[in-house]
Amino acid sequence: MDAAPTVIADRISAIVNSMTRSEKRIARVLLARYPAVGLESVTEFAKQAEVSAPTVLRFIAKLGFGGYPDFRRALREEIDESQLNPLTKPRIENIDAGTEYGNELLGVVRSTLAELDMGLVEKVTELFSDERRSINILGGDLTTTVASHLFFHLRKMRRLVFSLPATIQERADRIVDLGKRDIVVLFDIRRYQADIIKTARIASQKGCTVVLFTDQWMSEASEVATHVFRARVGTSSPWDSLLGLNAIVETVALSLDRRLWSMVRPRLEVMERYKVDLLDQETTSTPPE
Amino acid sequence: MDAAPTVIADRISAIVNSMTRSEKRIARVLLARYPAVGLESVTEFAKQAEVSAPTVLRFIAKLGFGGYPDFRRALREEIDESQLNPLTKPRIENIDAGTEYGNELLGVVRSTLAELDMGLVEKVTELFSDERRSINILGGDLTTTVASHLFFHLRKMRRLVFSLPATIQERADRIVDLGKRDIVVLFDIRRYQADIIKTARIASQKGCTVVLFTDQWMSEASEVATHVFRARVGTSSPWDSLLGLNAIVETVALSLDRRLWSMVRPRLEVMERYKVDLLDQETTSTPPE
DNA sequence: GAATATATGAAATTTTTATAACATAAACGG
DNA sequence: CCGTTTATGTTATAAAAATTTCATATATTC
Repeated sequence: MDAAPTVIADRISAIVNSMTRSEKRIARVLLARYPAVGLESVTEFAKQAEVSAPTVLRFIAKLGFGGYPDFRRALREEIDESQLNPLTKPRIENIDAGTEYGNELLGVVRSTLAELDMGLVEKVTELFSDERRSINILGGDLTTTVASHLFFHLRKMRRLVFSLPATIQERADRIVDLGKRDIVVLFDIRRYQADIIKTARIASQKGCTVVLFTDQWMSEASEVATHVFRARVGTSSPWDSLLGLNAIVETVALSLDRRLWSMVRPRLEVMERYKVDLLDQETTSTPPE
Repeated sequence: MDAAPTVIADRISAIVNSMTRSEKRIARVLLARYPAVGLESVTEFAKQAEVSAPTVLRFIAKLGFGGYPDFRRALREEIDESQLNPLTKPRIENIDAGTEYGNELLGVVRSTLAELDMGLVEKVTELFSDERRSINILGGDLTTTVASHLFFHLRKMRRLVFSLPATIQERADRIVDLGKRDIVVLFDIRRYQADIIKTARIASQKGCTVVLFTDQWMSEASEVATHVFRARVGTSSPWDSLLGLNAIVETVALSLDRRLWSMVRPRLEVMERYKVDLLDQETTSTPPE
């Protein structure tokens, strides 16, 4: 009967939307510190979720447990099992009628990653690791969000990361200073943008290393690009999906993070400190009465 | 200070040779089913080790704990740390880790979509279809790119779509004008941002409809949100993945596109015409020789 | 092989925890 | 807005768990 080795957390996740206010609180606290909070006493659990103990009890009763001890026993069993096969649990996915498009999106990610050349990822990682080179990122109309995502990650890991302006005028002002040392990263998928292709040409002419993220049909910019990543973007809908591009970006970011970890970690810590300082200043800036 | 994250199991292993017969039994049972047995009651623990409860108590007292509850608390803390602290996440430095990570990303998308409540998508589509309501979008530090992605799509399909400013001051200026008619869309995943949670609270108080995109652990903003989408974000890497969130955004966008199709198509055509006009103007603006 | 020290367990006691019963508040449908 | 249903919290009670006490067993030393 209970063939599916359902993790309690998943069961909760699945029904969280049909929960009452307090129940959601309980679910949130439990999922956030799963499964540890569940192993505390009801009273403690309830306190953390800012509800009363009986509410927690009713919550776990709804999940089908015979009582709080029963619930804890189940959690302990999960811990036991997870020891034997860590994280390798097969996830049996529940198929919903409306997830046809979901399967398409999944397909976009799957084929993009399957076709992804890890050697290229390595090479670009190598390239991005060189902190003497500047990295200049530019996305198109639709892809600007993915470009920002890459920008965000690179920015956290190293210096000299910039985003090229979207307006032609400002961009021209910036391109003029680019040279052999500099890297230009472009995003261009169908409904290819002339200005991006031209930017690629100019950058290439000036000796920049050009990295292009495009779709399977490849923007014209690929003619001059040094490195080209291709993602699947097509779905049955009129809108292209950015999931594939995003997947590549995250893979590259992770690869870079692995390589630069020893430098990135201290950098992040310092950033964190500055952030706290900046926030502090904000609160103390009020003049005394 | 507590630089070494002393695992209790290791401490026990280290001194197992200087133990009495019963103590060794206890140690053996505990290590075999670590840490689950320790989370049962003393009586149960004792029974499994085939010793008496007081013997177990003396055992854990020798380990330096103030009592059995104290011991269990320590075990729970270990569970918390091992699962949630991003810095403790196992870092697999494998060469072929790229593919492995790809599978993880795929998993993020799959489980996000599997857990996606299509009824909720419907409801939010309905909500977004009402052109009398304004839509105000705000993302967090990391999620701002996904927020932009949603912004892009909604912008194409309807009027009254805005993005809320990132700076507190400007945002306050904007929030003051929001009311019952308005929709506030927020993105907040772990390392939850206080300013976003507060924005949610204020918006809710002002009678806005609040749509939240968060992770499986759910930002506190979920307490006041009208609709909550939850995505998977966790991977084995120290960085969270946005693919799940993106998948939800694209699904919502498509759903909206289907519903508003008859209005969206002409709108897009007009936009296209204006775009061409604007570009024309740009090229002809050069004064003749 | 006693005398002593140490380890262990059974039973009693104290404390904590889980739950039931009731009261109040919030949400809902007309 | 009303009455009704549902959700939540408070208080009281039962159950259980943890701990202490003390008796008994086992090992250790001379």
